[in-house]
Amino acid sequence: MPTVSTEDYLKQIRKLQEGAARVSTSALAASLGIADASVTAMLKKLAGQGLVSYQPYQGVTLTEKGEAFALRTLRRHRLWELFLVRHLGFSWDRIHEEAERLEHATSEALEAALDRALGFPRLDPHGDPIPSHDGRIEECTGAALTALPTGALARVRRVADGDPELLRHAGRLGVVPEASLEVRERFGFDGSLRVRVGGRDRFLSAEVARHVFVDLLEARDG
Amino acid sequence: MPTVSTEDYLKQIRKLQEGAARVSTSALAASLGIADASVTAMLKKLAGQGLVSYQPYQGVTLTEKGEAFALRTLRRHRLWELFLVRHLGFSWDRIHEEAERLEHATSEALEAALDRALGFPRLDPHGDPIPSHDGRIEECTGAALTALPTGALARVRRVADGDPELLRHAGRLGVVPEASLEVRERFGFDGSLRVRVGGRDRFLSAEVARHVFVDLLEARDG
DNA sequence: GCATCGTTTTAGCCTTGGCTAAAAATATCT
DNA sequence: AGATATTTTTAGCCAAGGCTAAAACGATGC
Repeated sequence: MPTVSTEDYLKQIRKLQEGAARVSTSALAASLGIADASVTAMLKKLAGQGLVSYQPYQGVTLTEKGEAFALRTLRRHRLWELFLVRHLGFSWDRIHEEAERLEHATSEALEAALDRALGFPRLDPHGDPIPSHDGRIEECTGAALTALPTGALARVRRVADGDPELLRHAGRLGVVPEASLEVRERFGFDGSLRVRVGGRDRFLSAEVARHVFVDLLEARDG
Repeated sequence: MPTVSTEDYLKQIRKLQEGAARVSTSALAASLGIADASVTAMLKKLAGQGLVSYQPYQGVTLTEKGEAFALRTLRRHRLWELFLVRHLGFSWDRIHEEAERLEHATSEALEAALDRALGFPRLDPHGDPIPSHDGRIEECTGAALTALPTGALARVRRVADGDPELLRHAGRLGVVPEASLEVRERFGFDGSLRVRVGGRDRFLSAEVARHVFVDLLEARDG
């Protein structure tokens, strides 16, 4: 069985691997908040267990086995996030750190029980896809809100997980998955937006908009 | 914050302390499945943190601080056990090992959310009392089923947590907390019983009966 | 009161997963 | 290409929690 550290490394490597083919030691170290040298040592161990393929000075990639473990952890994480919101009354900005601990304390049986209790969900509260039990995961579709033209109608699909402050803020504005919105005005100088959402006009900074992904419903030029 | 090991040690010391004033190194080691020498080393550490009072060769006792941590862990354990049964469809013989992991991954906020979702319960699925948030715990009352005279009517209060096989067996027979039963016949040679429970006559070995505690409703001699 | 026996501690070692500082490899700039 | 800058690895260290084998302690029997 993988240790907590192992699960964290694999999950993080997978995350960084999206986009880049190989993950550098320093990028991984920075994102885990661990010294570069410690990461080098750990990568050798993971390589020895066949979880990553590691070439000194060339970064790492997950092996199939490593990817399976990474997805298993991610699945447990996202099931817990949804469970905390639906069944335990947590707000979506506080679930990440809870899930971060619970994911490592979850047996196969518990994972299955969560899945069942939630009705075999496909998305977590941030709109991120929950990997299936057999390690399949949907692509994150959706356009960045920043890319929408004025007048566009769209449905929020995903608010990128990350800063709790940002999530709390977006939540208060009604910018949550499934919400419909319309781009009312774009401010070129700083990339911020005015949008119509939940019957109200709201201002979104570029910082916020960058984390919001939407499905375009109608692109009506204004 | 205490580590997983620390929580396990404190919980176990508290358990062994019921009855005996001081807990010996070897008793603790045996019940934790850890070598005596390792336990000695750990006790010194715990003493250094003010969690136990430890006199070489004289065993340990929990300090008030240590007791508080032990009860906190026990509270989380029992809240999880009940939650797993009530909200996740687990049967009571499989919850111990799950709770054993989850208790260490539970924040203050999660503990409170579980408590609320369960309606501030006082007993876990085995009938054991759940410590309150401020560290109070009810005495385990109830007479051993083995001590009941023939003809006695009683209500099951508690089935001692332990062997999953025993729990599964008791559960199948309907010997669960809140169940009413009547002692029909006692077999002196091996201490086993015939009882009426759930409209049926059941045979309970002494081994099972020893783990069942009841409130006496009526002692009618037969 | 001394020898013996069981319990407990000490001594020395291991693995995991961290750290810093220094050395080596790769990348970049002119 | 050569010097310099950046990245990565190596070397050596630490704390937590385990282990075994040997020594010390405390209790018991005679």
